[in-house]
Amino acid sequence: MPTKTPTAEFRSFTETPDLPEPLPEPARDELRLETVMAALSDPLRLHVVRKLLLEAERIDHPCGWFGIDRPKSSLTHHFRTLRDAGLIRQRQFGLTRGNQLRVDDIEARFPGLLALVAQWKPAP
Amino acid sequence: MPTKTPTAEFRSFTETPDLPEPLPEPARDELRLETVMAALSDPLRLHVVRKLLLEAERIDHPCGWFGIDRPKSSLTHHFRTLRDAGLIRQRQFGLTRGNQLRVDDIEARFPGLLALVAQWKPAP
DNA sequence: CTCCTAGTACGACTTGAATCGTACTACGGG
DNA sequence: CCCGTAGTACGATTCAAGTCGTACTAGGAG
Repeated sequence: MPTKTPTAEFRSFTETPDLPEPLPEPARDELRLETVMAALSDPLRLHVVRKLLLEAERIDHPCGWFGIDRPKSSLTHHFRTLRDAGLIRQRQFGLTRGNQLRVDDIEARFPGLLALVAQWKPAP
Repeated sequence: MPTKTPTAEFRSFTETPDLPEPLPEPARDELRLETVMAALSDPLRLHVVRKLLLEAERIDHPCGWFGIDRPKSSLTHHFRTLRDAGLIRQRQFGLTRGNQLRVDDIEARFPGLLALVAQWKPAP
C-alpha cells in the first residue's frame, strides 16, 4: 500500500504527520565546506536560503513562494544545486515540492554560516 | 625619488617600516559575500587561506611558502582571485610578493567566517 | 655584467555553470 | 475524462573558471 500523501500545500514539518520521504540528499556528515560555499556564491541562491531562513516559519514552501522571475527550468537547476550541496531538503507534496532549510545540519557542521547569510543584502 | 623597498623576505607587518603599498584590492566595505564564497569554493584556495590563518604568525609569506605543487602560472591565478575577493593583501617586497590574510577586514564584515575555514579539512 | 630566481602575461584548451525554450509528466479539481 | 498546474527532462548556447606551457620581467648575488 503506497504512502498516503498529505494534501496540505503549506504543512508545517514540525507536526510530523505521514510525511513523504525527502528527495536524495547528502547526509549531515557528508556536507563539504567548498560545496556549500559554491552553492552560496550565487545571488539567486543566496536569496532563496536567506528567505527560507528569515521567513519560512518552519513551513515547507514551494518554488513559487520565493517570487523569483525566472523560467521554471532555471529554478529547477538552482534548487537542485542547493539540495545537492545539502542546504535544503525537498519533499514531494502531491504536485508541489516543499522546500525547507536544513538549519540544524548546517548549524552543526558550519556554525555561524547562516548568520552570514541572514545579514546579506543583494548588490545594488 | 622612488620608495626604498625593504630587503627582508619575511618581514613582520606589525613592525610597519617603510612598507610598499599593497597591490590594488577592494576596500573593506566593498567586500561581497557572494564573491568571498566563490573564492572559498576551491580547495586550493581554502588551503591557502587556512594556512595563512593558522600558521602565518602575522608575517607576510611568498607563494612558495604554501607548498603547493602546481605550475607558477596557476598559483598566480589563484592568489589573484583571493586578492580580488578581498581575502588577502599582497605587497611587493623586492622580488618576492608577500601574502597576508586580511583578518580584521574579513572578521568585521563576515564574523565567524574564518572560524569555518579554520575547522576545514581537505577531502580524502 | 651576468646569472638566478620569484613571479607575471598571454594564450590555448577543457570543463562546468548559468540560462532558457520546448516538450513532457503527474496530481487533483470539476 | 479532461484540463490546469507545478515542476522535471533534455538539449543548445553562452560564458567564466581552472589548468598549464612558454615567454618574459625585474631584483639581488656574485
